[in-house]
Amino acid sequence: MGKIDLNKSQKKLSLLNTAFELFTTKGVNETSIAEIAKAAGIAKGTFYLYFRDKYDIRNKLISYKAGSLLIAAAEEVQSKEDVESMSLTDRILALVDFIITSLEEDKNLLMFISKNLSWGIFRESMKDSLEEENDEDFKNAFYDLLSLTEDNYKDPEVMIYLITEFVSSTCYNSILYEEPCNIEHLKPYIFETIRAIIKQHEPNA
Amino acid sequence: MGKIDLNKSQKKLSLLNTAFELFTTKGVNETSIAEIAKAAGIAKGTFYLYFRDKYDIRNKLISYKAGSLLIAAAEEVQSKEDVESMSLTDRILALVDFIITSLEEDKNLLMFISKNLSWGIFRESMKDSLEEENDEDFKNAFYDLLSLTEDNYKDPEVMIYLITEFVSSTCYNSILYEEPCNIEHLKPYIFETIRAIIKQHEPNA
Amino acid sequence: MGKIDLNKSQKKLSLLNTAFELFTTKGVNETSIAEIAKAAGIAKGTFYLYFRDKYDIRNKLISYKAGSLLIAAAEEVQSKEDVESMSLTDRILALVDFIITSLEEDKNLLMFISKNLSWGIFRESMKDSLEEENDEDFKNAFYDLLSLTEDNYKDPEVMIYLITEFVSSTCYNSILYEEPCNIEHLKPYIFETIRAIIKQHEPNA
Amino acid sequence: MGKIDLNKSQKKLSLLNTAFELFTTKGVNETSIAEIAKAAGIAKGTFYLYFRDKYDIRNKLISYKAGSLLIAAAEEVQSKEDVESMSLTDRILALVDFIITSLEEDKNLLMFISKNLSWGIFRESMKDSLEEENDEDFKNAFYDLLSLTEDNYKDPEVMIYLITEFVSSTCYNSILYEEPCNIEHLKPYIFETIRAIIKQHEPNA
DNA sequence: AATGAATGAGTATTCATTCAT
DNA sequence: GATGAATGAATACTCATTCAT
Repeated sequence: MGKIDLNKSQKKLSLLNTAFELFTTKGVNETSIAEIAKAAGIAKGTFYLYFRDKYDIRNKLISYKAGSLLIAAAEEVQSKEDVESMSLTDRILALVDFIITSLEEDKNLLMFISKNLSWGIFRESMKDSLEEENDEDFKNAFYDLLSLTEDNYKDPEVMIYLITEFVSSTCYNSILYEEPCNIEHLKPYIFETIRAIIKQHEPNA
Repeated sequence: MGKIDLNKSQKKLSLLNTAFELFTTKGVNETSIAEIAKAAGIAKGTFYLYFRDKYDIRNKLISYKAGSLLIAAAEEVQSKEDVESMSLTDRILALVDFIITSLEEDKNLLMFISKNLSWGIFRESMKDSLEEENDEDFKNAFYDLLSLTEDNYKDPEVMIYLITEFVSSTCYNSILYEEPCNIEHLKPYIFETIRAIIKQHEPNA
Repeated sequence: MGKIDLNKSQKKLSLLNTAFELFTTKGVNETSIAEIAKAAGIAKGTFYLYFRDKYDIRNKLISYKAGSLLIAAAEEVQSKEDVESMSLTDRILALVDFIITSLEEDKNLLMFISKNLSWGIFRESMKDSLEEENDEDFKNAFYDLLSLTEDNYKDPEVMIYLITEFVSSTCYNSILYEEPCNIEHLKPYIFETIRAIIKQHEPNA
Repeated sequence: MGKIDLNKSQKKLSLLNTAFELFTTKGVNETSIAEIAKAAGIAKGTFYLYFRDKYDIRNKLISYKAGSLLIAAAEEVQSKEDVESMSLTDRILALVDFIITSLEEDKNLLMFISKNLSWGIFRESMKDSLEEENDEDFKNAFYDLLSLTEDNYKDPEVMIYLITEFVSSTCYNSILYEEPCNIEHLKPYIFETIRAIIKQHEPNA
């Protein structure tokens, strides 16, 4: 990667980081492209060299942030010494636990990806890949970790979908507003429900 | 209710219906107040006699539509002959079934309230009641039907929260885009998971 | 004055007082007729039964307030025991002193009539009299007190004009912002200058 | 100054001139930004690249016009052959005479800066300098001409304040409406009063 | 006389996008 | 690639005024 490419990447990253900062602080609707560009220290026109419009950068940001979180979670779980001996259920619960903890520690991130950590946004926003990463990369990292395909789970995609939607939608109010209860109180219910979901998909179910 | 009040109600209802039509057709961001007013056949300024701004009418609309759906579902279940003999689980499943079927038949409604059929929106948007209905009304209709309080369920509010979030978030992609599968395929998983959630809250669990 | 008339006067007075309050608090441009009416506790449409528009009430208010101040000042001076033995100069200085003191104590009033305590506003705003008072009333009260006409002063109207403009324009910044100095420091200069103006108009000058 | 800078100055000047024309013709309140932009031959949005709002351009205009007049007056007096031998009083009277004559010849200017040729507006509007000119420039030009500081006049700033306010407030009605008399008739009184003001501030007074 | 719902013209302001440099 | 001046469409919101009751 040459110097110019580096500069390009720097500008793009600067735009992404600045946009994330502004989107989480002021909201997407209330943030203008001029603001993003100014805060990123580049000219307004330059923005359009990297992104089509505000929604383009927003979508890239969501998949970038959500993907990063998933990959970090997967890596965390895979780095455990006893990962090989863990059951699929335990690996999923460890993954979810890591994600919930991460979102507790970064409420801006939670607010931003909140209910977007879902199937839909992956499908849409991943059409144009960010930094050569794409939908498949994420899916693969995820599936590989969980060895879903090997184990003949029934409707594994549906299972992942149900867990993803369940976790992301229930955590939002609990972490941000402690509604209807705080996340510590909610976690056992979430984990138990995940166990029940997985059980339905087990090969011998 | 005097003639003027009648006119007022008509205007307000006309605005709500027109706004719903436009919001679901074009999206909230892409709909201007001028458009709503024009389509409703009233002057632009008149809009502001009834709603503070676009987000005011949107929120009122969400709670109005979501509330109507819940109440309709509750009434439907309660009108069953054998409701008295149904277990709580069966009553909840009947309720969810009615809601899912309704959303299948009215995809605009689904798209609109989609992920907003949640705790947060009730709390916020119900502060100002619409047509004298308010938060408590909904909650009561709901709780009365389910007799939650009588049966010593553990954390009944958390249980409702988990079910609500789970159903609304998983139905969205399935009904609208058949992703990751169509709703008929998904329903058994949804019902089974709801059973598992309820089981965690049963008095003797 | 019958009951109905009394109500009329009350409404008008209420509007005037409310408008003064709002004009001095928020500024004339920033005050709407709806606000005035609401704060005065009457219906919007009723405003138009008493005043043509916002500028009508503003002008009536200026002349009403300025006139009241002048009359109060004249009465104060005339109530002095030794008024008969005071020279014209002394009477004018006493009058000015009373006015300056009043404006110091009511900065809202000063801000409102500020630079409007002038020839022009009397001419314009007095065309329609307020409560049957009119231009002539003020002028007469003023001239009678000062016995200007009797004493063969040269260009007495010009003299009053010069003093009026001089006092009102110089007091504004001094009282409100202590710029370029506070009013106590300025007063001797003002009085001395008034003496000089009067001297130019003395019969034997 | 590059080509773009030149264009910028031209646009700004064009806006200032157009705004002055409209403000004096129709009044500030009755002039919209759209009108100013259209009349200046630029797009509406471009206005906001140069001025914050209508009151920004109005204030810049007042100080610009008032400052220009003062500087022109100062230069005129200083260009007199015998300026060195003129007393301070004579120099001030020459200055005032030039200003009065200028305002007689440009009644729009008089109407616009009218009672604004005062301490307050200088303080406020000069905070942001126009074309690199600033408060100090004006004050210096003025004070240098009058050599006020050298001559140990008492409260020189107060003296300037009194004269400024006196002249600007008394000229307004006289020049525009010949009220209470025309300016030729008024001038001797104005000059004599200025003499009296100066005398109070003389070192040996 | 009094009301206040309804009007719709009017205006400020924003902002995505373009393009000459 | 990078810039940022210029654009002008788009839109929210206000408010004086009217008029049926």
